[in-house]
Amino acid sequence: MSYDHQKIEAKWQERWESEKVFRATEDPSRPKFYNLCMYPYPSGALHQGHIRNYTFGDLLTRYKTMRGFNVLSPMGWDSFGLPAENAAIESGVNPRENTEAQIVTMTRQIKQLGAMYDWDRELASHHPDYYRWDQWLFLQLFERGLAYKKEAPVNWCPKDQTVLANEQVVDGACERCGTIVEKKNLAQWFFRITDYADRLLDDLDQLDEWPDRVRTMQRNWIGRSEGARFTIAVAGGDLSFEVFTTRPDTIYGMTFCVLAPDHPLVGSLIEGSENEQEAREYIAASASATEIERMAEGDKTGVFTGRYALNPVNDQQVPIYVADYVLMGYGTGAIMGVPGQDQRDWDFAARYGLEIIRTVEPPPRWEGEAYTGEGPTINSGFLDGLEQMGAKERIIEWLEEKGIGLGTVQYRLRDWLISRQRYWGSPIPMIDCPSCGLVPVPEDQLPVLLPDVKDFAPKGQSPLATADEWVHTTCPACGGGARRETDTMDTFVDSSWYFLRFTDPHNERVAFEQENARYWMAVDQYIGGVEHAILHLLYARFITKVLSDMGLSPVTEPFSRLFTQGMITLGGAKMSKSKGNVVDPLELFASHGADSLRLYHLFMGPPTDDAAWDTNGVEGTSRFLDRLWRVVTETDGFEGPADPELVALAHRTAKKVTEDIERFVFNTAIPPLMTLTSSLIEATQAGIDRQTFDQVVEFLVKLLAPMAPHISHELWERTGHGTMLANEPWPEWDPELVAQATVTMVVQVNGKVRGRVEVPADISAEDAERVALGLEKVQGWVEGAEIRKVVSRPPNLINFVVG
RNA sequence: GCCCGGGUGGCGGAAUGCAGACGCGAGGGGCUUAAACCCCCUUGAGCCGUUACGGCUCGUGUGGGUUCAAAUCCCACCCCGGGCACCA
Repeated sequence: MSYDHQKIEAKWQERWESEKVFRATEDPSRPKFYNLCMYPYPSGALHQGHIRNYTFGDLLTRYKTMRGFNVLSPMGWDSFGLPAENAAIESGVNPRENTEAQIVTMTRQIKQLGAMYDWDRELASHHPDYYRWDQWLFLQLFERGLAYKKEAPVNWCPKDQTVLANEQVVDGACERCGTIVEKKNLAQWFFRITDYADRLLDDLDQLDEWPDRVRTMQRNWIGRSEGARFTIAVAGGDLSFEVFTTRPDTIYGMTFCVLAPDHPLVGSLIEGSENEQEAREYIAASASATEIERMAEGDKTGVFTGRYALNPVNDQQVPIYVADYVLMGYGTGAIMGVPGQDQRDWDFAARYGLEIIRTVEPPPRWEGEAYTGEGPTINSGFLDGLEQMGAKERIIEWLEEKGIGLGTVQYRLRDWLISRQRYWGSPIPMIDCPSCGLVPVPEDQLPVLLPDVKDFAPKGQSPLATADEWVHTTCPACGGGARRETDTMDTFVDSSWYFLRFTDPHNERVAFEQENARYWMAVDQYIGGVEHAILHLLYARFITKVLSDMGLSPVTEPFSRLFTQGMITLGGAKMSKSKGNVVDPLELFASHGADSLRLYHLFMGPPTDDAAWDTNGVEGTSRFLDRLWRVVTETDGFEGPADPELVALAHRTAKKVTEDIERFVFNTAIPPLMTLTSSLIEATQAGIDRQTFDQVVEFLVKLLAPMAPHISHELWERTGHGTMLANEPWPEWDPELVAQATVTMVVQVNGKVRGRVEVPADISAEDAERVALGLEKVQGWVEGAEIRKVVSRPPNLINFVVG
């Protein structure tokens, strides 16, 4: 008989909630643990990715609670965003009502998983008492010069008359109507994250409990490179342009220059040139291609402008090209082409028959194309013989002396565009006054409430612009008529500080009280999908640093330890609604129960890796829990002897499970629990005494409590305990019982296993050798041959090398 | 094209000096009037032996290398997945 999971799970969910077992209160006498899963977008239903995330998080909440930590594990909603707005456009449903209904549904489902949160701290970013502080945050950045407005292009669908997110642009066309997307310039708000580029980069070194993979991605995203900027004159006239290079030491190898197609100088360069027509066609073609298309195309194409540039070091004339492998958005939008030392330049030079000069001596027998490694500088006048670093320093000095350039640092990171021409977001608290200009809304007038609008259909401007009464306001500075900003904020702004709000979620006076933030921050464990490895995590780090500079955040880094989980696949593809390969968690709650599902998620593979879904696996973990249920509830008549070996196994299991949880590797924590259960079943069939049984069951139930909490709590109660298992201490193991008196030593001859023998755990090398050579089978392999070497690793292994 | 991961039985995976733990699936058997549930046995490939559930060889994408010893470390290549803003 399998246990009645429906009834038991409902019973314990009700008790945990009504007894507020996981409510967190500030208590300086206990060590704190702030455990946070990335707050979800309320999409309407839990999917397996959520289940995986909250199973890991809840395991940790429960484990750390049993280890005596004061655990804060809050839950909230990233409830502004595009899907609710799209639903409003398509079916007219009100975004607020729709979102709130979805939150109700998902809350119920999270509770069905048995995942415990301090629901008293629940927050949702679409609530005015939350986004009021988004607006406050915006004003702080504005005051510090970290928020500014400038023109920037957006994706514009001319047919739908609306701005599109990158996600809504598919192959250069509007995903809804297929119209080719255009670029359109709009004045938009930015956060000056580039001011923090160096600190965001340097502080990655402190984050030694983050995955290296994520740190590498952030490092590459910020993309600091040291090099030089200098001016290159165009031959025959007074035009010039600036280039940036990381390899100024290779300047003598410059055999051409390239400008980006949208470089402002291009028009005047090609005007009247013999190649003008061809160049214009090329530029027009590259403007219509999306960046992705340009990337996908392997070949580097370009067109000669008909003009020449002068190399500042030797006045050599080199041709100037326009090519779309150079981007206006990075550096100066112009480069010096050095094919000898750069593979992309090599490819370009090879295609257009341009000269190639090596300025770095490659190693002997070098057969590659561009050589990007170290070596002595050659063919380079006064730089000859210098190594890369020395040559760089020397040429930068020279450029600076001549006043045509300077050593500089270039970042790949761009400022954060936070304006969205959308309804369902936090309104930007600014007012545009015809006489005073851009005026911030005074803090005491926050929140700027999101107005109700009737029609969400796009009409060429932000839906907020249609709320006439809301838009027309008075200027806080001069009292004259003025207009409100109608853009809303990127939802990444909401999520860049919510972890701070969780420390003091209901405060109406300030965003969060210092004392609370000091107690709880930083987040000790942050858990979420790797898709947030760059943007969300970088923005949260940036805002935390800004708040720290303001003296408000007690930490400069928000997340001490980061865990990124793998995604769930089925049939070789990511499980997703659009692919139609989802397995609904609700059905599994009903058929097998939350505990079986949780256990399967923990068991199915390493938490960091993608995992292939197999519903049969839930069957397996469910069978395991059934076996445990039966042995605990159905065993009677304890006439047998004590079983110290079984008790020792329980202690060893406790050690292994604890170590695996600490390492965040859950899939290997479960087999020992299965083995211990099987051993207990065998032992009860043979007959054991009550004390052995009780001891082993206590270990099992407690070790399983964070993984399969419902059945564990029920068994704890049924074995005569009146306490709440969640608050019981984590089991301690006895080191003496864990230590094994004897171990199996492997005996190898020439690296092949030829025998095994039980030996004392503290055996000496000499004794190990004697025992091993005493084995009949081993003798067969070594006799008649000379033992040339003995590699002894007592007590686990010994290897005889014979020949 | 560039960057980051990863290739182990029929499948998910375990193993950092014993390859295949644990689970799934498959095959066989038991229980049952029957089925489900449950329980037991077998399950990388090939071979030898069967008095011995004993032994031998091969085997972790491919080819090399280092080592007493390589799934694990190094080099080259192939394939799969993910990311991308051709970042000078």
